[in-house]
Amino acid sequence: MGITKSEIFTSDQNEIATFAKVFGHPARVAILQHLFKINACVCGDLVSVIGLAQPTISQHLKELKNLELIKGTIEGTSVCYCIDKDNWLKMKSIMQTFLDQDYAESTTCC
Amino acid sequence: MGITKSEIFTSDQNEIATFAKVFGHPARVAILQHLFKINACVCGDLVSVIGLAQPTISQHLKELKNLELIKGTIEGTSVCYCIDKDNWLKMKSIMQTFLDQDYAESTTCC
DNA sequence: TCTATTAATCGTAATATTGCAATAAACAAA
DNA sequence: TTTGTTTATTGCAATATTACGATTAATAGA
Repeated sequence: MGITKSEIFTSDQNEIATFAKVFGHPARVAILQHLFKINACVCGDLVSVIGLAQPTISQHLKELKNLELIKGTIEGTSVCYCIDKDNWLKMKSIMQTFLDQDYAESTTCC
Repeated sequence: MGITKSEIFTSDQNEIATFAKVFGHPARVAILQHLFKINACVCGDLVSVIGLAQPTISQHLKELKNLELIKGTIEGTSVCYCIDKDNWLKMKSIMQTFLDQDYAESTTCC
């Protein structure tokens, strides 16, 4: 049905999935990598750097903004985007706990 | 169009997105958490633990198997699933490099 | 062999995602 | 005001994902 039954999962599981999902597209990975690399705020040049049409980039930026991983500041006619470092750290902590599950127990089976 | 233009991204970016995508559904997060928790191999009880129908669980398991994050061993009429720890570590290393980008540079802008 | 059990596959419906052309909105500068 | 620049939004087509009933395949045990 294309619809995820999120109500049967814990908020922890849904939160991990929500963050993971936004990283589940190479354009959003590329946007984040570029923002980290440039560091100084970046505006419309993301369109030329990434290589997708302007509305498509705008849509990906919106998804990253919805999770508050980036923030945009209006500067005249353009918008300056950068990583929201506080929220990045919060997200990182959640994802790292998930990735580090293998530390919790160490018995091997098959 | 629903089709990702993966050819315009680096293999690194595509790999990160591929792993992230498989974590982008709470059922697969829950399956992995359960496999880590039980540690001893788990078979069909995933269906009752997770709360989705058997074909749905089977489909999610298939996606996790495709990325070799889990492996299944046939035991009589049932299948014993567990984490593929070697590949989990490889995946973790890739994802952690992505998450730790914030360590690379530290200037703040907006 | 027949039956029960377990898991995979098929088929299908509902919904979500991706991408872009066209357009709108917001603003700076002439 | 008009023009140009930049970004967001709308609308739509193509494809992907999620979920499950029905079925199949494989095997264990009677």
